[in-house]
Amino acid sequence: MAEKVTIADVARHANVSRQTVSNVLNSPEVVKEGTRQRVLAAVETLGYRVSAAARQMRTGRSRLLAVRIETTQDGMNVFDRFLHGLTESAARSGYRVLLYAAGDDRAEIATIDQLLGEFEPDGFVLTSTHHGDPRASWLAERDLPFVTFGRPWGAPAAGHPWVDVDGAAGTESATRHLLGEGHRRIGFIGWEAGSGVGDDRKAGWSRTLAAEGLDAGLTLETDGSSAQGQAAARELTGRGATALVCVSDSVALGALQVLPAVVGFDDTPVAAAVGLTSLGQPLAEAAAHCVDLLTGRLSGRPAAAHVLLTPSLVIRKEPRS
Amino acid sequence: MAEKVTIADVARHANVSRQTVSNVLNSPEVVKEGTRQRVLAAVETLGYRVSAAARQMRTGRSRLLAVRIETTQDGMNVFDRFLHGLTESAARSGYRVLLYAAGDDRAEIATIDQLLGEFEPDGFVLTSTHHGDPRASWLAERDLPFVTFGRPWGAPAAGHPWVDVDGAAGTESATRHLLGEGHRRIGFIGWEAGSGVGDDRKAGWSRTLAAEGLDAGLTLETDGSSAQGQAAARELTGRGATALVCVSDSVALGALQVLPAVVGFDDTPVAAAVGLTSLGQPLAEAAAHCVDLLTGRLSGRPAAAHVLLTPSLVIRKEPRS
DNA sequence: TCTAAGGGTTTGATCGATCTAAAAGCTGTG
DNA sequence: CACAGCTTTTAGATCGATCAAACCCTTAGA
Repeated sequence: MAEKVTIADVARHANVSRQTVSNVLNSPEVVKEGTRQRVLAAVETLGYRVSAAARQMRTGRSRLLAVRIETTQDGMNVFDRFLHGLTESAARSGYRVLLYAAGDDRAEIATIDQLLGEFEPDGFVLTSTHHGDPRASWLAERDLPFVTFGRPWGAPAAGHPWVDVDGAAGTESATRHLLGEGHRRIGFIGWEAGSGVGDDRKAGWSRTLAAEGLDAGLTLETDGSSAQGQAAARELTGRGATALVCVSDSVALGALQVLPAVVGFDDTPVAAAVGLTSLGQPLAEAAAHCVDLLTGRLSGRPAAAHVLLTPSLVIRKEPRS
Repeated sequence: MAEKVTIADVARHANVSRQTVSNVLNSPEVVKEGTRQRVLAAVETLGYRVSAAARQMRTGRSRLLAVRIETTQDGMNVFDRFLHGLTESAARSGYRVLLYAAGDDRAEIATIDQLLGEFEPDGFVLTSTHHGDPRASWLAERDLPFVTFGRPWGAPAAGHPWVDVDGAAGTESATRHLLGEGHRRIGFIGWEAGSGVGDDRKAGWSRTLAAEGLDAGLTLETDGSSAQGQAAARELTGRGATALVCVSDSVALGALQVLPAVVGFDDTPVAAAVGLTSLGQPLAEAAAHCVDLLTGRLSGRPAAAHVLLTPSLVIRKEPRS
């Protein structure tokens, strides 16, 4: 194990004081070019890296962003792609991602509280926002820096930064795609009403049909499983539907057993595997925006902004013979 | 934002010295019962939590485990479930999980090196081990604590702790299941030879057929995609196969378009969705063992142990009409 | 009675970086 | 040649915990 190199070692090696080394790294503009070079060279040859712990001690900043790792639900989740993007973007901005697990909102708040005392993350990223979400208000009350990936459903006036994907725009483009292929009786298989995300996705479908003067009554709610998706697809085709827009790939996969003109949501690996047309969320981009908003807030730039990204329709032919 | 509570605050409140508070938390046995209670009460009322940074400064231990977040490949990855288990198990042992991203082995080593200088993680968890893996040897040379999730393929004598799932045992049980259903011509769709994991899974199938005196020639290699899985299934059924064991759910999904008697590997959400029988890896358990081995090493307990877990066959009826 | 041996608790130093404040180096001007 | 007015560099103090060693007190043995 390499003996650790401290700022004092670098200072000695470059014949300057500790503080000058610190300045070279943190406020290069106050240091004379010559010394700067000399110090940088010393940093290089010694392989010096600032100790995050020591820095945190003094500055109170940990360069850590905390995120809860989602439990994979029944569905085919896309969270890992978001997390990957978050980790990469954070690294580019000099931050690292700290994970935590929590069963429900209360447990999550307790964990956040604990983390604040121990590791003091500089910011939090909340995912899966929902109606009456207590986490955002808890953080907001304490004036802690955070972003949500997901709109503040039911609290549109919430002043915190957020990033989300425009589900309605997605299903609108899916619906238009099916219209373009000549379909006129297009159904929608959703989740139970009440979830912000689900309602939003449904809205895009219905407003598009309404705009064309078509029937927006061919819709059913499910629990999100493929089985119920398949059942719903049977029912809806029975009622005349020739194409279906689905709230998720999971549901779409079930529907695909019934008819070919189906569009899913999330563009999961499954969609690619079975040749399902689906709406892809720009997750890496969303993650990058989360990091931007958060680090912006952290470096004192203006607050409260939000970003709404548009999913893109990935059109596939069903490969099934 | 709550003003932070330090150990000195607790000491003052309980009328003892800082060190006594520290002892109550770290070596309770040296403190008299009465004082212990008093200090704990003070800790409670003040809501004190040790500052990880300050502790790390002094002890050199960060209580952080670092893990690379995998890039979701073409396949339907299961990494997020492992990661979730890891986060939970780590928390139970008082550790947190720090994520990092890296494109290839060299980049990963560079990142680990950097992390060591900055955040000083106490241990590392390497995933996706493969032949000639330079990461394990790099860490081993420096005598840094780590575990791998995956055997040291090609270096069976490697002295580091590892956890893995017995792929061969899995495909063996899958093959026996198909034998039990009366199949005699059972094929195997794999990956290209050379990957430890793929070869292992194939071995379980072939040794089982060999033990029964049956033909183990019905096998093809693919790139792991559903499309190639489907093509391979066509070819193999053409050569007389009536059932197929597959190296992954992705491949199995393709095969499922050709014939019903298919077993996949990983028990991904897709398998559940389409009613595919599949081998489930005990990921939460694997993660827990990783944490155990690592924290064991960290607290000075004996080194080098390993754990081989058995996957379980999840039998499903194909729901397709 | 005096000393030794511990149990229980406290004091001072320390980890490595950054903050603050002030010293030292320049430059140009009167 | 001194000095104001900069620029550049430096010397302590500090963040919050733990280590090492000292200290106090009580009890036991000589």
